[in-house]
Amino acid sequence: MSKTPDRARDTYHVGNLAPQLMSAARAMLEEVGPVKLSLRAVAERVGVSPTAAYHHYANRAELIGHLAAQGFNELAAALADRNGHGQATETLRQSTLTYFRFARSNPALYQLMFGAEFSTGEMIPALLAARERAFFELRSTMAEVLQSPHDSPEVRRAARAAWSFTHGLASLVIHGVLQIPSNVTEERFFEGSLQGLEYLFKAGDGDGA
Amino acid sequence: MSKTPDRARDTYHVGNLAPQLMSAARAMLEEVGPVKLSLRAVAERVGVSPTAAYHHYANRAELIGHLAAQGFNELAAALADRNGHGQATETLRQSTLTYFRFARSNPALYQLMFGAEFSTGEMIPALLAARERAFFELRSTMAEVLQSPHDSPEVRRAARAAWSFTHGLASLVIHGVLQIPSNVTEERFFEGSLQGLEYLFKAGDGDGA
DNA sequence: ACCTGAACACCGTTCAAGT
DNA sequence: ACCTGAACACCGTTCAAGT
Repeated sequence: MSKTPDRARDTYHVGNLAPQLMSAARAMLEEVGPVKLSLRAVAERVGVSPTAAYHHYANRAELIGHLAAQGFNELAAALADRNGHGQATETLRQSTLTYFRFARSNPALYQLMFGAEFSTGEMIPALLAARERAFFELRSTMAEVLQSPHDSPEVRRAARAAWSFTHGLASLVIHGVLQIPSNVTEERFFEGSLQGLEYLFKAGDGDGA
Repeated sequence: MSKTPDRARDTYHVGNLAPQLMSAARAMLEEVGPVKLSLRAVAERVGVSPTAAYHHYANRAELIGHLAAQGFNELAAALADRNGHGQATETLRQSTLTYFRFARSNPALYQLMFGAEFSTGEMIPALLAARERAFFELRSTMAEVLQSPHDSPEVRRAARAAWSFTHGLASLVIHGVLQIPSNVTEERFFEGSLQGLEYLFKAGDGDGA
């Protein structure tokens, strides 16, 4: 009876504050966007003073850094659980589509993951590691598609290319530069964009280059 | 003698404050980045009170909105002055490389142009118009490459695809996700990435799809 | 060990003035 | 018409406390 308070009331400290701050931040992120997400507001949401957050995260950058790391870990997990058997084209299409869908499902998180909030070189190790994990999955997929070693130049370039294309498309859609017409599904839009690449390559074949 | 002061001294107002604020903002943008660029600091740089800026721009969003518009106009101009004669592959390569170089030459401006600072739908008309101009040039290039009408679905998809790929690559490099090795030129890096796409398409051809 | 309150520097923005 | 000064609300961050 004395250990667990029978009803919620103002407690001096909450206990596992760090994860609570994270989930509050995660929720607010999609509400207010990556730029306006403030440490003070996150603390207030949890019902704690702003300074309390500083006992768990060094500063705002570290807090949102962990948020972004969470995003990359989820992305890596999504890319990892592909079913490896299938034709090369199918594997490629499925993986990039998974990526595209992840970005569209978490637009603010995705913007944070690749946003300008993190000045180059000012990223926490957890974020860098998570990003590497996501990139590793992408390269594994490309190795599978090309049937080449994970470290070969071909696979490296293919991963770079696939990532650029998919990230670019996702960014432009999230940012509102490109709009998916209401009568077109996410999947068809994505495939139309892939076809655009084909057109360009065919045009290149035809001119004698 | 009375019209033009013989030496610079504290004048009550400066005259053409708007363009001065813009160029100060442009300079500071690449110094502090798109997130930390503040209206107050810009005003101070010009030597004017923060409130003075509000007589020329409605708020910070409008100020940086014009900055981003400037960026899109410069990008459009860079894409426009291509020499139209040449093989399709060459035209495509040159245009996308021009795009890539523009982004790399103005990293903070580029991040601002596509950044999360502008919540969807909160963009000034000048910015939307400038962005359309840039996109128009890209589509013109694709129409030339594909030898198809500017409004055809093929050209639309190709422009979307080319833009996604180039924007994605530029973003990842600027953000530091991808690093160009010091012994590799910008151009070779770009071409290596293009080759990555080819590998993937060839793999697709080979599997009987 | 974990949290609070007061304080500082900075920011965007507004409003009543000044020239 | 164009600019300033004081003020407000918000922010990140620090420091001296409290339990």
